[in-house]
Amino acid sequence: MMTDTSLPSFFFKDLPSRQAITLKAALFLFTEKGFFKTSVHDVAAEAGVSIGFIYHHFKDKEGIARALYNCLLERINTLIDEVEMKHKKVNDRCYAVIKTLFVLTENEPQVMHFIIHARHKEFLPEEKSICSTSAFVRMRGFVFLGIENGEIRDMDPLVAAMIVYGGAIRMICLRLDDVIETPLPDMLDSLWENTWRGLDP
Amino acid sequence: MMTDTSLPSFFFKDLPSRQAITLKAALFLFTEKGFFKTSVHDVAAEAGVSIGFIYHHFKDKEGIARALYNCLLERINTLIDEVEMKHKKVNDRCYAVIKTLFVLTENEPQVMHFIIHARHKEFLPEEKSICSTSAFVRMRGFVFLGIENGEIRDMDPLVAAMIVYGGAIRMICLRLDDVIETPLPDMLDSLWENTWRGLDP
DNA sequence: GTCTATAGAGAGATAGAC
DNA sequence: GTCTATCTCTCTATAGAC
Repeated sequence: MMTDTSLPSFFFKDLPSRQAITLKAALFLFTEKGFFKTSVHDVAAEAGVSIGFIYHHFKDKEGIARALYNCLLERINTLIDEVEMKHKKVNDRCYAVIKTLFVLTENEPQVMHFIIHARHKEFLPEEKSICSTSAFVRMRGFVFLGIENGEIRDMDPLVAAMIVYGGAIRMICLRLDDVIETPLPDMLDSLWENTWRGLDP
Repeated sequence: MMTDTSLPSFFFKDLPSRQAITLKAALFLFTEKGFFKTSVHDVAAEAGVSIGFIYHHFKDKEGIARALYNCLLERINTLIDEVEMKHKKVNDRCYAVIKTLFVLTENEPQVMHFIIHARHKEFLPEEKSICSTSAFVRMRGFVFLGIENGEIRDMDPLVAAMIVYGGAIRMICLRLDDVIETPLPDMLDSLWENTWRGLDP
């Protein structure tokens, strides 16, 4: 059974098509069954390529996950770039980041699952923790800036960052686990209004 | 090398000692190396028991994780019981729950890691998601009650629950990943003061 | 109940043809 | 670059003695 090639094509558009298809299949299987319960044979079968193809291009099983991880993180970074360019006020930036993540959760749950929910340290021990990743560091940076320039009440910057994004990330996790049944964008304004009330100077 | 038997003894006190030691060793290895990179032989060696002992008492490898999971969740439930009995105001209850989790994170990081951070669905597919678990449902229940009786501003109850616990859970994750270097209890009051500001009617 | 020895299967990785 | 066939090893689980 071949993976639907129309799925997250945006995320792999820089890669040769068969490698992109391979990563799509890996994303599907890794989020569905988990990294350790997915064999390289499974990925090959799902993608419709050979074992040899995979080992030639990705070196080993971890290489597939690594390529996938970097690819998706880079795209997330691009999305944050856009938010940063488009919005200057800290309130607007944080809101836009969360909105972007919420929309992504609805449209590409597998991407979000792999990025936010998977325990990378187990199968990518040498990669940086997802929280130390450029995208997440920059997200926290928006909050730090807000405290410096007085847009956010004076408080421990790290605490502020947790308040800003904690609720949203929690909602994403619960949505991916089907605990929340409402599409996240529908809850965005309520979430943000009440979150910001705690930060408004 | 035997695991330090003094570690999370509180959590296993109902079990015969060698089974408790086995679970301790499993907790150590599962959080350190991950479930899939830990073999049953590893657990046996770490605990100083035989393979046969483990298969006799836990049935299979998943059985170890399942016993561990249920054991720890039950204890967490007991802690929530205590909070519920001791505090009646919603504000106090939520604060106390978070404090309990923060203290637990510092004192028993492995317990917290296994409970909150591990992707159980991958190795315990039939168990309920951690978020659907009794303890977490009850935690959300405290918030729902607060909205009903007016202690929390009128808003979507789920959103309120995410705001209440989202920041705290996020901090726990980052603390376990060594992104946060400050002991969590030191940040508790700052976190709670600013979180509650968003919920206070 | 507890242990050791071992069976049996599956998966990661490679060799070598094309 | 791509594929198939296969090698090798590790790990789960069990059989059977004590």
